[in-house]
Amino acid sequence: MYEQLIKYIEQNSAVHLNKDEIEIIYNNFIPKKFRRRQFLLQEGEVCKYVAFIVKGAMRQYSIDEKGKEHIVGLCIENWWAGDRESFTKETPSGYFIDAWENTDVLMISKNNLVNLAKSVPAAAELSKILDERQAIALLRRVNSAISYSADQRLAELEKTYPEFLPRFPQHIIASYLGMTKETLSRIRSTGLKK
Amino acid sequence: MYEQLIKYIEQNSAVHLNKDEIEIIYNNFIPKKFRRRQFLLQEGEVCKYVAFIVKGAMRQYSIDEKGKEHIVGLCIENWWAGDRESFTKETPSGYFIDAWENTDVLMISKNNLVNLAKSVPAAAELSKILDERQAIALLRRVNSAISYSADQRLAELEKTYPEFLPRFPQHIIASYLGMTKETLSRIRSTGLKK
DNA sequence: AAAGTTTGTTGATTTTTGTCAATAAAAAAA
DNA sequence: TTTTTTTATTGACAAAAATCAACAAACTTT
Repeated sequence: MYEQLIKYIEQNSAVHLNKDEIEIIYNNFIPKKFRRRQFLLQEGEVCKYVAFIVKGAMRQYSIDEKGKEHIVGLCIENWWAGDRESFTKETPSGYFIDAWENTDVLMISKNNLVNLAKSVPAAAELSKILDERQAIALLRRVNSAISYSADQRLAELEKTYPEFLPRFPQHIIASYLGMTKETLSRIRSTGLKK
Repeated sequence: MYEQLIKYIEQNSAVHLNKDEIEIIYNNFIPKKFRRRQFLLQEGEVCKYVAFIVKGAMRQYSIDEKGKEHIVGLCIENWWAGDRESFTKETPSGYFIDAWENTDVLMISKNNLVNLAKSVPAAAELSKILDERQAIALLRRVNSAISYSADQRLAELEKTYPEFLPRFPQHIIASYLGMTKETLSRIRSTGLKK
């Protein structure tokens, strides 16, 4: 499990880790298995951990007054799951995060992450890079959501994250794209317009 | 001009700046005035500077194949303008950024920002905090865009950034919310539904 | 002041998307 | 295996929002 995380950190921070640093990483991350539908986080809780997904798939969603789920994020291998806002501010989250497939993760608490960032420069670097990337990806998604029609949003997803499509059922993908499963189904059968 | 930036950095990083640090900040930021409609960035260019807005208002938008503008971001005093993706990766931007009002800014280049982060810890800290905040704000906006109806999105904006509403005309606000100016006008006159 | 531009509203109509319902195939559980 | 649950499709209809168009008020600019 850990080798995958080490490799991920080295590749994404472009820094080589020495033995001591690897040791520190081993000591700060907790391995955990989530069964399908098991929660990493529920609405109202403070997000205590961010989780590196070694294997599997998770989803982050809100539930509205009518009980409808709205998928705000999907993640699979080599992504991070967690509610950044709740984790950072230590405030109750507005989101649920659960395992869509049986999922193996390596989790780290806020305190441990702060310590890690102090003792392993690559980790601090990585944290910064991830924040940047997330901000970039989210701005693109906002642009897509406010500018494009349903079929254009699907086309964008197929281009940006094709790996999501076979991993999640259509009603999840539809929600992620901000449309109903029926609309997604119709778009797919019609074939994409320009 | 600079005092406002100094104050901003101290307040947002919760660190007091000494004279040397203040001196460094003076030396790394370039003051500039943008007249209404003048561009900070145009599509296809690499974003060379991020700009701290001392006074005024700017907007960031994309233009689609039909020539329609889609506002992805608005900013006023004590906000930062710039295309994070283009600035970070040094790739051509897909966005325009221009001044909506005559605007005074303090700009910093990527090299200078890297230097500044090295010599002024508060600046590095601030940069991290801003990335975090942006990621948080954008996730909320994605959630809003995919989950809520037009009137709910307006209600959310009125709650989150009420200062935007008197600063920009309705067609700009409408675009920011992902709806047409006509729809926004009707929502406003009807009064908000639950 | 006159002319032009920008902004905001309203109405009529069309398009897009959502809702509700029925159904069937596929997958998971018993 | 049979039964139940999940997933996907399709049709009829309703609702939301976009489009097109006309118009007027509020500005700039000349």
